[in-house]
Amino acid sequence: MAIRIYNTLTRKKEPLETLTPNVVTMYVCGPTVYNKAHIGHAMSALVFDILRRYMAYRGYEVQLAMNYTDVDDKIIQRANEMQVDPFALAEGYIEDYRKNLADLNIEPATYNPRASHEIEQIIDMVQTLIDKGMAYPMDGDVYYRVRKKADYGKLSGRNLDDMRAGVRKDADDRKEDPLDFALWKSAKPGEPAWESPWGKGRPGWHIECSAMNQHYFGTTIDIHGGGNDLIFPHHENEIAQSESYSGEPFARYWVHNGMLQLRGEKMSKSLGNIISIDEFLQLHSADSFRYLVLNSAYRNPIVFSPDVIEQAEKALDRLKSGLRPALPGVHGASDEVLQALEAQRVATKDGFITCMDDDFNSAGALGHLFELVRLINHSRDQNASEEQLKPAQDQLRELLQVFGLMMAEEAADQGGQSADPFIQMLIDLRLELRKQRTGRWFGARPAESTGRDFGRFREVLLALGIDSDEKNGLPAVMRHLKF
RNA sequence: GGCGACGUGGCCAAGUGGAUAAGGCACGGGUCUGCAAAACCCUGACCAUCGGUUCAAAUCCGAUCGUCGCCUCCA
Repeated sequence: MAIRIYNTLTRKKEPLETLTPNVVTMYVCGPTVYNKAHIGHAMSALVFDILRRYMAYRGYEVQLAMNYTDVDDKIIQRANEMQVDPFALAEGYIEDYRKNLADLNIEPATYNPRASHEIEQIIDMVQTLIDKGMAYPMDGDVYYRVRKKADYGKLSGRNLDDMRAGVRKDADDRKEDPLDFALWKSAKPGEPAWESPWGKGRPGWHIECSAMNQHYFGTTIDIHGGGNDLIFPHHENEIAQSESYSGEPFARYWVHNGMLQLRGEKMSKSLGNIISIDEFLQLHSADSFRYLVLNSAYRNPIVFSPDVIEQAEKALDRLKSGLRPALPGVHGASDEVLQALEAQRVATKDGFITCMDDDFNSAGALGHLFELVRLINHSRDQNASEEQLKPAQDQLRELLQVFGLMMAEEAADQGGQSADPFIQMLIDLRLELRKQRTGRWFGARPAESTGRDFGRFREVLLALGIDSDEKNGLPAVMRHLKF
């Protein structure tokens, strides 16, 4: 039995066959660091974290590269607006993102390349593409010659003639074809720039990923991932560049996650419907977001709303209930009960693997986990002892860990009655304030509407002398609270 | 306009040709005998609409309606 993965390139599920047995090389497009990351970024990062953890569970050594685009028009623009150095700006957001990923329990990538560290490789690739006639310099810029690649469009299912009609009117007429894209951009005075055979400049967006792949993994990688909004033009262009450069296939499997939506729309700056990861984590647990991702197919969109998060939190409580200890003073369950529990343990593990092997069907796999939870709880109810519960609970914990849910590591709730009275009071207060919250807390003006009740809660904390400095995250006491 | 995805019980969501359509949340009933919570047990859908293929369709094909994404920076 092998893992089957949906490959955007072939539009089919295919068995995972890696270049090197038991090793997966995977590259995932990371963020352009010109702003705080939002929960759409989190969804993508979570999807690939789940894939990665599962492949590791199935015995693969996963080598993951996730890049930071730290040289980019938007970064330069933002830095100019803020009167700061663009590299310092990027550095700050990289640090923020690292922390976001850690808070979300996402395992660090094996490599975190940055565009600005790959200039040598980039220049080499661009020059090679020029030498091969696949690219041409033009006034300090270098463009890729789209018409020269016979199969350009194979990933996104487009052909060049169909796209012509859609090209913007203000397209740069210096280009041979309006669809030719920049590999290298000449720099204006004051912009970050590197010396190159074509003058001072900086890399285009697409080339950096090709260069980083080449640098870390060589000509061909197993899996290339990213959001499905990157299919065109970004990934299409990566394929064009890399394959023209090496003459070899670039990535064997293209994996794309669906978009996170707010009110049924994709989150985007222009719509003003952004929730940052920080904002989310102020109100909710990392596990709740992970559950949201697990509970739907990674290729489909997720519509984010207070409802679904609330449901996720409840569902997590239920999963957690399976890890509770045996009832006090029990004498043990009947053989019948124990046999059923063991049968479910095995069925759940098998079902989990069957689902996940089928293109990472985490929602289906979750269903099997809940079935195990029910049997564990049932057995506990039937007087199963701690020892009798243990194999099933260990199994549950193992699979929760594969999913990356932090609850698996947290100590089992000791019968649900151990909370410090002071903490309990805070929990009650917090819940009360949340109930009073009215209307939608997300929306066009997140900065003003988000976490108003949380703000009031913080006032109380401050009055009690508890520091909840938002920059440094929540103080330890807050971690006990359910948000 | 071009390319693509999706539409399953009140909500979220698996299942993509065949035996009773997973699971979670919410609701209702019960174990419960002060109340409440937890846990346990029980309870609900013929799968957007129409037509077709087939011995057999939520699952394949076509049309219609609806939602969303990409085609410009985007996870």
